Amino acid sequence: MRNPSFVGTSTASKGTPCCSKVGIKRGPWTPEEDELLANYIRREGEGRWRTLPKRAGLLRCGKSCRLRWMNYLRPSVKRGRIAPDEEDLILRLHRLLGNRWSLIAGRIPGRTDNEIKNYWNTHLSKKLISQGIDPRTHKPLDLDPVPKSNPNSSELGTKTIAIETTNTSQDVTPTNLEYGYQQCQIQQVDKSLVNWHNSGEPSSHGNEGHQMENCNEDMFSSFLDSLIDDNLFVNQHQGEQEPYNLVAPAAAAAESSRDFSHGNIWEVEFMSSMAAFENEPNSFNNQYHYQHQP
DNA sequence: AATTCCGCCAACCGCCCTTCG
DNA sequence: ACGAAGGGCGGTTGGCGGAAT
Repeated sequence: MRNPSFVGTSTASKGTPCCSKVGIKRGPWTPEEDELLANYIRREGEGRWRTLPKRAGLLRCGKSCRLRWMNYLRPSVKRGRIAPDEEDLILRLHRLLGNRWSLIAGRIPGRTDNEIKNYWNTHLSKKLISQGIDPRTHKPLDLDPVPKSNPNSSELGTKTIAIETTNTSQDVTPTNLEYGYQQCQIQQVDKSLVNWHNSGEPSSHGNEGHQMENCNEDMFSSFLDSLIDDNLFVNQHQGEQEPYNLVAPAAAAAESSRDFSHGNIWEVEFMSSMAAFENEPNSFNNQYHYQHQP
């Protein structure tokens, strides 16, 4: 919380315009301001944030108004303590998505990205550390030395999977290793939904963009649901060794529905033991069984 | 009772991406 | 094709309030 203040002169030479205007109020919102903002949005709807303050009679920048609405005033915002089941879900989602707070929040009704971010930083990360778990990788702290050059990759390499909407998963030419993944995954992940390529050559196949048109949030939700399957979580917390760990910022996995609708490629990055896969490809099947949900 | 410490969290900052003219 | 505006996101800040000394 900050003391109320006004921006008396143009501040940051490089600041965003709406925040550097002279006469803009900052700091905590008063009940009167809340009411002005809430009434205006109920009347006129969300959007056009930059011009909203003037129209609503507020001496705030548009960003501040949006933040206040999104994180506090919105009727759907749930107040109060994070319940144990919500905490559990946050842990799972963070393990999958990394610090993609908005994505995580999108899967937890009534909670905002800011709230989840705060809760993570003040509670969950410390909790994991106290349990000897690296809150960033979700792996044991002392058993998981992270290379400086690429903290998200194992020595054996990182596999990236691009999720696309395509009716023909086989239209990407796989390397030998990819072929192995593909054979597993095509059976695991909905056949019409996923294929992959090397992280080293993103979007290099030239046929992804238009295929995204068929993709929708439900598909992605189902996929994400499958990734937070109980088994993954339980295995991880029981300290069982997973040949293939789904890690942050795997995130990839994860992209917002907004992005999804615009034709980006999602990359699900699997921190994986390539050798383990080549020796025991079936274990991959078992680890990431995918069920397309209705 | 006074002071210091520290956790919490609302709010801000700066960057990035998308849209639009 | 390009630049500006709008909007969204993750990281960080800093004031409040309770706990500890």
